[in-house]
Amino acid sequence: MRWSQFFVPTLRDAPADAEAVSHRLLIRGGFIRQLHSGHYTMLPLGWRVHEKVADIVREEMNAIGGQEFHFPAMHPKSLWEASGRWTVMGDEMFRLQDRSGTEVGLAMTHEEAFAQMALEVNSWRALPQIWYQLQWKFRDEPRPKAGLLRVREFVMKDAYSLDIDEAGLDAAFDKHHAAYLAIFGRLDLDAMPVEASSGAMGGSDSIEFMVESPSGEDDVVRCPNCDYRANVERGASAIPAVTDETPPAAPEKFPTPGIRTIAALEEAGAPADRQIKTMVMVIDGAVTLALVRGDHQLNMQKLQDSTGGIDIRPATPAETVEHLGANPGSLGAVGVSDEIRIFADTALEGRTNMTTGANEDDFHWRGVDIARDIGVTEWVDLREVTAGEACIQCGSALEIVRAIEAGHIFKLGTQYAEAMGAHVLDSDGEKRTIVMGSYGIGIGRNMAAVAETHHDDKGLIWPVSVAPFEVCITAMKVDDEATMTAATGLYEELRAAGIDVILDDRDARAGVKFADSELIGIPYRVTVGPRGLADGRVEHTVRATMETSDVALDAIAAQLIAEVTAAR
RNA sequence: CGGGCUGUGGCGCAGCUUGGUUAGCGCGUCGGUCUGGGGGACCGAAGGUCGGAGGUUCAAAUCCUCUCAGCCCGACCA
Repeated sequence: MRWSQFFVPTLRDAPADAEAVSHRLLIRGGFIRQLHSGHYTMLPLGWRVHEKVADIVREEMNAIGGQEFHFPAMHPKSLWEASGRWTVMGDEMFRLQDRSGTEVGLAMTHEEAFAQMALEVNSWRALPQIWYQLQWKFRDEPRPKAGLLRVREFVMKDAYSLDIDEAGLDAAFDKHHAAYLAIFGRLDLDAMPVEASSGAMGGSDSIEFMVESPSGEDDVVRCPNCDYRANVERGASAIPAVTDETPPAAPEKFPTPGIRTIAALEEAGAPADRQIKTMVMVIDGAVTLALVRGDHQLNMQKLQDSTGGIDIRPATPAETVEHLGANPGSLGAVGVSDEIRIFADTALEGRTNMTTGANEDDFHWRGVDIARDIGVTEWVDLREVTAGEACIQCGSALEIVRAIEAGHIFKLGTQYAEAMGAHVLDSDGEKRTIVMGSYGIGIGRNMAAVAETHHDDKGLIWPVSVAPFEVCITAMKVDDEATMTAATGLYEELRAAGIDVILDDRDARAGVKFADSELIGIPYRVTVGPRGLADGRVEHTVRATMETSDVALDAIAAQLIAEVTAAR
């Protein structure tokens, strides 16, 4: 490719509304442009990177025996009704009607479609299978952000494993785990596998692959001394036990005028770790209480996972007053109606002589023995881990880091196969439901994750594996015959050797050409100009280090071919 | 959906508080001359319904109302 004919609209300044590094650099470098919030155009440069990422994913999927499909993106309502997710997905799913009024949805993921295809697998002899596709996914995200990191339409590689039993699923899961590490290795992404929640997809043994980045949207609990890693929506920590004093025979109500917060109550003499924080939530329409220790934070995802709820939100002030009789600040779970379910965090288990709201404005209870005074429906893990708490494996102080979810694998079990009726006969002639796993990687998001972690103040620094071009030949003087003869000759030689090379033949000043090649992050640059050619030399620059060295013109091609090939 | 903010040539911004003739500046773009190894200089040029609609006024980028879009922070996900 000759730069003079290649469409690369680079910008000197990034748009003011782009904040994430990858967003700014991908826009500035002419890789992407926004068409609409959450919808990006891939320009030629961006699409080259995107497709290189996609090809790496393909190669690693094929390496574990994956077979590539291509499913439709538009699905009939009935398919999603069969699994119950037509309702579950709520506003997240784009829906429309065709001209005859038939309701259809744009697929957010393809469990149903693949499970339906599995109807045609009839014998145990056909199993196991690993099926995958690279397909556009549509999600009506409430809030697209950070360029390619969170968008409403994106290419995802989604894979599904089909097995006869759990042992088969475990093996498929492990294969994917290994394949994902191979993929991230080739993308030069330091992706850590972490325990996670499987969310709306359903399933178990959920593992997310997380890339540490300030532009990430997840918080990961990480132990600096052992291998414990978990998403905060799943992570646990060890906390010191609290010794309680013997409580009175019955809780005592006492006036607390004007006291509305844990902190205020603490000043009034009740340490936060001796308080019960009562959160009023509405889960699938039912008012529910979530209890955590006063100094602890409720994690909503944990509450959702442990209650099995789908739609979950804090109660409105009106709902709170209606069901508990008091306003936030004086709420508690002592003596509430049996109708209201109470989920209590395990850190509260066995605690006594606690202080909590009395469901009467300006009054609290003290001397509360949870086992005696509160009708806990279920003890569950609701507490969000905070930095510095002890690792449950080794006791070291945990850290919490921001991270991008680059991939996610989890075991679906028989849920979708059951819903679609995907069965096989085993070797004994018994009907068995196919056991499935689901494995996703967002291509554009990974491209952004690489950008997010591979840049300097000059611009991007693509790994050779996904660089839009592997080599940039910068011709210093386009009207100098010797320069152009040498540059073009090298260009043709590299092309013939299968190197992705771009020849910067623009009639522009040196500074412009250098700056552009650094901005778009081509790993190797060869500077060809009259100055060096005078004694048969060109300059070789490595983008990552900016190390520059003189190389003989007749040796440069071989050197580059060797370097690029080794780095691919 | 709740909270905060922003819409003025391709990009970055000023002008708006206190309405007033041809709406400015930098970068970029086009033509030209000189240049030519780190975003060069000079001359000339193109390019704007001031997000949209309505209103107030002799007069609106500027004031008022509504609306649309985008960004950031929270609840969701590859």
